[in-house]
Amino acid sequence: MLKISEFNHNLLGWYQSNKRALPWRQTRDPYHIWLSEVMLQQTQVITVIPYYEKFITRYPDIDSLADADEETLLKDWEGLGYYNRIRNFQTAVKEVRDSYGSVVPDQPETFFKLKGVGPYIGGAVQSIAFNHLLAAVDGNVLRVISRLDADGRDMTKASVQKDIKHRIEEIIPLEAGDFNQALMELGATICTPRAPKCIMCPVQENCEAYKENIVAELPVKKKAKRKNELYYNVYFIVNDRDEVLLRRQEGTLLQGMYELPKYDVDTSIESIGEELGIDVDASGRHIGSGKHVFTHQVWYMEGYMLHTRSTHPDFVPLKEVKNLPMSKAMQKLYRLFEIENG
DNA sequence: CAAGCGTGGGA
DNA sequence: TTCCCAAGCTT
Repeated sequence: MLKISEFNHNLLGWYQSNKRALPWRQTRDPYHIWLSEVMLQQTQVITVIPYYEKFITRYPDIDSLADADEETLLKDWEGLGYYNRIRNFQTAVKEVRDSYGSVVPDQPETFFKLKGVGPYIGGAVQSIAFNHLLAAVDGNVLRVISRLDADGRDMTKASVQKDIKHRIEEIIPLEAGDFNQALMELGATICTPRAPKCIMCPVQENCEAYKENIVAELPVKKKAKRKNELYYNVYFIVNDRDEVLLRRQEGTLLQGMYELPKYDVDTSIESIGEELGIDVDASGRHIGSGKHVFTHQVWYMEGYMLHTRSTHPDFVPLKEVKNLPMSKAMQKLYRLFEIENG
């Protein structure tokens, strides 16, 4: 990047006259800014807005979120994905309440130790809320910088991202928060992955890739590997009291979200009844199928309805199911059940 | 370091 | 249909 001061001036000038009126730009509350950054992780602005509004209404401050019931938080987060984000955020917020008097730390080295705070969120919050001269390197910034510098390195590598963060911090101006947001906004609206609008770019003169006519070749990223395909049978096990068997998902994927019992397709109904300790119909009634795509997996699900007279602690009244956090994958199957049941 | 982690939208 | 990508972090 040539002529740093001119570059900064042009970028910041463009940002001031083009920035979008996003809800989290209407506040100076570090907690609100932090919340928005957690939500924006790997999630588009348009998706985040309604969740952000809901959360600042229901959890307006550190204490209200720290005190919230985890299952209620998950329900409010339902549909946003990457559910560990909200769990980690609450862990961090409790730490702020208990160790820092419910005041978000304004010292970077303290803030960076909190759960869920990585290089991006740390830099973003500390620059926007407290004017620290730290970079906030997200996917937008990596793309913008790779083009400005005609940098052909693999942008998925942590070492490259770290290097770019340091290089930005060498030139970052006193208006660090605005500078970081300007770079991101440029990437989101002008320097886009496909069909970038170079003709509208405020820093076109500083762009090495534009000069060399290789904008379309950048950034270079290692290809994602193919997704695993998994096949499940999903069971709606109902009893005589209008209750359905639900359980909380274990493991790391969708941890804590409610799910209908699901089993590998070759698992017999007999062994399922045995595992759950209940008597079920010998054969289920097929009521439909569903597919759901995750980042690293694809689920193909077949839904079956079973009836039992047995008792089990995990039966939930049908009327209460809507109050429980459930992934989109399972909602697709649950909808089949609702259609079947009327 | 590579892999795992949700969901939705666009080309 | 398929692939990429989105204000990334944890393990």
